[in-house]
Amino acid sequence: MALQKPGIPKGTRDFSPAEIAGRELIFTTVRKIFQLHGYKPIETPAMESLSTLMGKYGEEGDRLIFRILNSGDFTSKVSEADWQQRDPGRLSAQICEKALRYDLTVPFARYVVQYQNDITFPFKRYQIQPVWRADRPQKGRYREFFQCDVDVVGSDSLLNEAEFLQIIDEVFSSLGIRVVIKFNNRKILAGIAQYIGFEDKLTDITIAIDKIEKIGLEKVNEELLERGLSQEAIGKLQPILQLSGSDEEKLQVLSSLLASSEVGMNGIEEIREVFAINALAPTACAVELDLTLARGLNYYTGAIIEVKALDAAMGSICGGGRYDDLTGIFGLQGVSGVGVSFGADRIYDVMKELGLFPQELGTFTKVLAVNFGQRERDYCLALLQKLRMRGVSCEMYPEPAKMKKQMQYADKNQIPFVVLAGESEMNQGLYSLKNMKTGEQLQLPAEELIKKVSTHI
RNA sequence: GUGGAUGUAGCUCAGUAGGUUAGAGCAUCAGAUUGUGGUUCUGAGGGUCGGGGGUUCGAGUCCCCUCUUCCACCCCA
Repeated sequence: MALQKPGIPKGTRDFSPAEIAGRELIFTTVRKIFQLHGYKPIETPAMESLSTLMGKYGEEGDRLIFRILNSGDFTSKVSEADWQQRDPGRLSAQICEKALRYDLTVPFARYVVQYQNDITFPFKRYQIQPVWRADRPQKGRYREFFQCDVDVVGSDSLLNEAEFLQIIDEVFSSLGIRVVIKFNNRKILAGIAQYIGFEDKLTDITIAIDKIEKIGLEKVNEELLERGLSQEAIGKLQPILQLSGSDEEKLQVLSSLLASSEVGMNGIEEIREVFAINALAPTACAVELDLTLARGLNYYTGAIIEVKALDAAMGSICGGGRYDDLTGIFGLQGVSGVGVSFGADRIYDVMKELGLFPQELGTFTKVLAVNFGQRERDYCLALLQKLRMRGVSCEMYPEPAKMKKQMQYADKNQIPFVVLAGESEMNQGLYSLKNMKTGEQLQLPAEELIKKVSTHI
């Protein structure tokens, strides 16, 4: 076989032990907090039926779904005419039955509908698994990445929205990341579209609003014109685009402008209520109303949430919202869901950049026993056995190699303690314990050594 | 999907107007030092110059294609 250059697909990564340690810290943190709020774990397969995924994420999303080619002779089912037509959408639907999941929310909706008779509603679940997107990789953008989703389905209560603000706050403060939570409501955006008389242009309007900070008011107006809005509608939009002041001031202006729009007023009410609940036990991080927060997956219908790190240039590290009709697509009507998704990989990148990972993360083994030969080795093996029974990670260097080599092994692996036992220790029934950080070394009997090592951890 | 940059040893990079056997630091391994690491000294291994094609007597260096990584747009975690 020809020599192959080792490598992995674009946008994917290998993780070293130290990186795993950092990721585990993130996973265990979110898992603990999710469980503290009563959420239960589920998992779903890496692949779903292509039809489950298609059409749920908008046109752009469909393009970014990784398809899985059917096994066997996938060509046989395609008609000659379809081959000739070369329509990618039509063809792929015929030769790909499966696809890698694009997010965790849609598979969750599928799960809820599929097991609706076994589920007690409201159903609170969390799910920590990788997802795949055929996007062009960039900083903080991968083709394989982990999402940590928490959702509740079967409850319309705005208490849920408020709870997610709490969860977000708890996660990021435990991790030591300073963040701001941006909050908005799709219903307000719908109200705005209604108010200016272009309900069908909701997407164009939201995209424009989203861009205002980036390209400025004038360019946004130009773009709106290009997208087919009338001059009059753009005029009516101006006070909204130029909204300023506190959240309450913004809401006041909006409620006078949108007075005639039922959805709009509804959205304003919802935001007020969530803010009111949040005020009972305010989050440490800022929560701000942000009308420019217009993006969000197609299926969001109410609240939209996005979290940004204050001290690092990174896209959103957590996002979510309410979706009223996602299970409806799979045949279960009248079940509303809300949830957020933490982007583990982006959170990792932010923490790395900010140096937020504790130094000890690189430590796996706590004690290394130096191997001086068979008799000494066996003498130490008994001690290691006892250490493990006390939950102390320890290992014996497998070869009677040179001392320097064994010490280097301990050093490189950030092992904090080394046990040495040779002729003199064995004669006294003792072990020498060396603290690699301080260099301090004492001779101790097994029990004392174990006590010393385990209290140190 | 659109536009722009990038690519030389495991890593960070040199490499002069195209001209013999492509260099450095760090890392790795070995020795100095057969019961003491992180410092030091000595030595060694390691490169089809991302891949393919072309121009040329001659290409790491110039041209084209492709891949990778990065940046912007789009979109998003």
